[in-house]
Amino acid sequence: MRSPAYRAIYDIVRRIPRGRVATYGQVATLAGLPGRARQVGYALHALRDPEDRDVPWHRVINARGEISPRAGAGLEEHAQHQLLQAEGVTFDPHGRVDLTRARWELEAP
DNA sequence: ATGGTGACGACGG
DNA sequence: ACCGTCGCCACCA
Repeated sequence: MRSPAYRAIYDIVRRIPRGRVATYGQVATLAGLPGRARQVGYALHALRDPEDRDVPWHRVINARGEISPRAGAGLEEHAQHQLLQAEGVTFDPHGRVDLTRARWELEAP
């Protein structure tokens, strides 16, 4: 079932604008769950319902600026890379995003 | 219950 | 910059 924590996480992710990215830890903190970055990964992994179509899960990457490796075949990683590139996010030769440039900063609440 | 796992992250070497 | 370790905690078998 969908817990309040998951809803809080999705609400934050929905605010990340096109062409910008946020880290798991950043989303966790903004969602009121400081130190629980892993839970953000779980919440995004659980995104499968139609009502979650508006959650831009691909804009969440890890603190090193990389697309986090999933278990199993990495098809989703590839999709995430493409979606981000399509919105203008650039990757260096190591597949990393320059967070100092592309990181989303929360505006005034 | 309970132990293993993992879309993470800070830290130390 | 690159590992390994440890803390974290919801999920699941």
